Amino acid sequence: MSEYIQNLNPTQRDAAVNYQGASLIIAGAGSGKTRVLTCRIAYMLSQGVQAHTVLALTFTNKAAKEMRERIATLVPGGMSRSLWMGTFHSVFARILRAESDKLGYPSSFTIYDSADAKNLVKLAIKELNLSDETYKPNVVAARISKAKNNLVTPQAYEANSSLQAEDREQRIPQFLDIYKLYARKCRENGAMDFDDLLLNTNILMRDFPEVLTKYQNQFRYILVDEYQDTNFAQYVIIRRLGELHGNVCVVGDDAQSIYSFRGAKIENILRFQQDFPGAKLFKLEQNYRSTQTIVNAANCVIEKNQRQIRKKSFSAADEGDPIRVIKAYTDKEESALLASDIYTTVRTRGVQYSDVAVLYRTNAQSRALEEALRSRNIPYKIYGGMSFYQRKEIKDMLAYVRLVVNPRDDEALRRIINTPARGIGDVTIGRIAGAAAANGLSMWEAVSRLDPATIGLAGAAGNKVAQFAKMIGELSEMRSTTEAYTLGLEIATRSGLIGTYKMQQTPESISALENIEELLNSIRVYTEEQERMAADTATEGESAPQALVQIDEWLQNVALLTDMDNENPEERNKVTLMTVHSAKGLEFEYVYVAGLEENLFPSMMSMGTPEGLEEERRLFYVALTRAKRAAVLSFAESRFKWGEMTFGRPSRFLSEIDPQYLDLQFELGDSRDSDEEANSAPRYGRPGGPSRYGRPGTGSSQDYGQGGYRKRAGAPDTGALRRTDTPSPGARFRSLSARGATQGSPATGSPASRFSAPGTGRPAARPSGPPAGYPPRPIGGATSASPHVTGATNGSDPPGASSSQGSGEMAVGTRVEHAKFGVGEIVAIEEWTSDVKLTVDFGAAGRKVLLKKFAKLQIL
DNA sequence: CTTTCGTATTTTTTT
DNA sequence: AATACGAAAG
Ligand SMILES: Nc1ncnc2c1ncn2[C@@H]1O[C@H](COP(=O)(O)OP(=O)(O)OP(=O)(O)O)[C@@H](O)[C@H]1O
Repeated sequence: MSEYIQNLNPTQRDAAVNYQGASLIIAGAGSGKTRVLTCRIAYMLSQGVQAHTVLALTFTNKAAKEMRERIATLVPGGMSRSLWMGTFHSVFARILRAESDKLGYPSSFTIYDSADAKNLVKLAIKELNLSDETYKPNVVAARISKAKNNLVTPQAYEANSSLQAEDREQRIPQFLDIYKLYARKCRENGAMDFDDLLLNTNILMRDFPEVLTKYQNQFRYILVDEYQDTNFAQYVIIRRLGELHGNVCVVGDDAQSIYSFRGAKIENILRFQQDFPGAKLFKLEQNYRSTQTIVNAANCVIEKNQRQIRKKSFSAADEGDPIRVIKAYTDKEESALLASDIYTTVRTRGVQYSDVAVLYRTNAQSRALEEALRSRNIPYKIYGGMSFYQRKEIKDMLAYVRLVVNPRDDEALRRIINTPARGIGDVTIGRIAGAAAANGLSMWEAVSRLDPATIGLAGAAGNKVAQFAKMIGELSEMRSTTEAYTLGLEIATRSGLIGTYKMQQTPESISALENIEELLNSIRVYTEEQERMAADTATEGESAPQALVQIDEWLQNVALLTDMDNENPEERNKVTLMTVHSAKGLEFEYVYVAGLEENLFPSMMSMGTPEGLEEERRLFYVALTRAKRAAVLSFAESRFKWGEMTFGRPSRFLSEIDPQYLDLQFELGDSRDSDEEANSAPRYGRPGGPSRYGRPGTGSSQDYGQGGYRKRAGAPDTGALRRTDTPSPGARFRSLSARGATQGSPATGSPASRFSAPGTGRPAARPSGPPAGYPPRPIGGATSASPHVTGATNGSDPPGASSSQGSGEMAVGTRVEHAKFGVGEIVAIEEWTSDVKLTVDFGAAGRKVLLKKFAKLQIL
């Protein structure tokens, strides 16, 4: 028997080796669930199971990539390469592209992210002449998302009177109209949003039995990690694909279900044994990750939840250090204390920075931490928040590519027709949209095919539009003959994006330029990888025709990537900063959890309901159990929020840990608000409330979907928050900002398993297109090689607002402090049109060129 | 049509 | 604090 199987404990081994039939592996954190899944796949391959018949779904692309790499080391040859492995979204996006003609989509359909979706909702609301006060785009988008996650199409929605009654009750009676229009627009644009990927997969499998059969036969073995966080749409996909052979293995931990805000249902894992009768149940009880202290402390916390499957969980590792709790007066002090502590830990414990993570509840908390780390020259990397792909310049650039690839993508056109400013305003855009609608064309088709005069685009505006159309047209024609990177560079230049950013010479524009270069670089890396893989497979067979890697292919891969999926070589040995949500499934030697305050963690938004609070508790459980050797918890008594100082008290979760596991140098105050006693002893299980998880023993739950929700007052909506950042070469992903969907509305009720057929929109444009390159490769690490950037040079002087505040005292050698980069020394000064360009050496943060006007430097 | 300035609003969490 | 949006000036 292979070594990797030998290394498993008996239960784990059982779970790995018995790969026929259905299996449910349910176990606490760190018990080796993911490892079992990995070994199981490797074992299957070693027993002769064909890799391409295995479908393994993970929670993130990164997890998939790591699992694939691990398997590659366990089995011979390139077998692991043919595994179908990825997130639900990326795997089914690939399948949808292959089958797109059946649903009337082009195979190169665009994938809209949440921001694109929100814009489209906004547009739909506007076109229906509804007020965006009543119909808040965020709320509407969240409700649409919820409907889709429950497989409720607009048609099904229309047939469902209780949903519509809910809308009326919430004073959004015309919600359905928006939903319909939104869906129509997506279809006309040849685009799917995240939720459509799952919804349309379901429609495909429901309406095309032969397609369903094909995939049922192809995927003889299905494995799902983190099953407790699947939503209804994902659940139905698994049930359908697995019902023929029942070789379905799911892995999860109900105590780690933390994504209910996007429709995840713990019930999915609880009813697995009913869905797949005879499923073998494996319970893993030993935690191999953490010290006894951490495991025991985490158990204390999770015990407080009423609704759960009770599980044993013990650690045979050392007792380990007690969990330290750090108190600070302000968020700034908290960050400073953590930064010093990290520094000391790394120094004295002989560990790497990369063994350390700081976790927090909200992205907004990262800022203070960043500043503290930076000023101490502690290297860090930050995930989530405003990721690379959400930055304006990147989204603009991607919109150009999207339009070139998919001429029906009106959303992309609207985004960039006047970016950079070319004198095409709202009025003109409105006329184009009108003409497009009147002729049943997309907006780009309208501007490129219709006579400008007939649609009222005479004069200056008409010329500008014609010029724009010509540019896109030419780029579009180059597509089939031009290699992806070259075309990307061409797009970046001819669109004028590079030129305008070059012209501006502000820190922001420099940063934007770097990001665009980085994006172009990722095209190159992707291209090279594809070519290498093509060459690999070609050596076995005959000479492969040197296929041109088109930009289409890259675009399709990029749409579902997040910053976590990029392994940048420069990002090694850095402290990790991320939200607790993003940390699920990861592990670190030392974990710091910051901001353990009432109303922050647990979040204010979630405390209204027992369910919400229990989810926060699970989230805290996840946070604690990321730590292998030690955890440190911190809170601040005051914190800036919306530019205002707010005061908080220590989180109730701190007092839920048995003090024997804590190293507490002070009295832990009461978490309760004086007038809030009732909240500290929430009553569970409302009268008639059907939703209660199976008690220990029964392991089942009757209900899912329906009921159990209470309306909450003041459902919040959210908006986007963005922070511009200054350039810092090498550090690809900058901070941040939070952005988010929200719930707000009560549940959409029954996840009707019958849902209606998609309406047919415009016929598919171009049913060509290769299946997306697979396995999906994340874009590679950026080297410092800067793509040569052509474009307008800054001959002309930018209209300079006058500058120079507090002139004088700066000279070469002056020590200054920057809000982000910390302390540095000026090494060069240069006149720059109306301002002064400073080169400052910030030590670890690097050497930066800053404009005095913007840099807000403090002279020390 | 663009830029600029003032005001209102925002923060959970993410594929 | 930072952003997005709308109004008014250029
Ligand atoms: N039998 C074993 N022997 C030694 N180490 C093990 C064993 N099983 C698991 N581990 C280690 O325990 C750690 C946790 O494993 P893994 O990530 O698979 O757990 P998990 O159950 O998926 O955790 P989580 O639910 O928190 O994501 C890993 O570092 C893994 O290498």
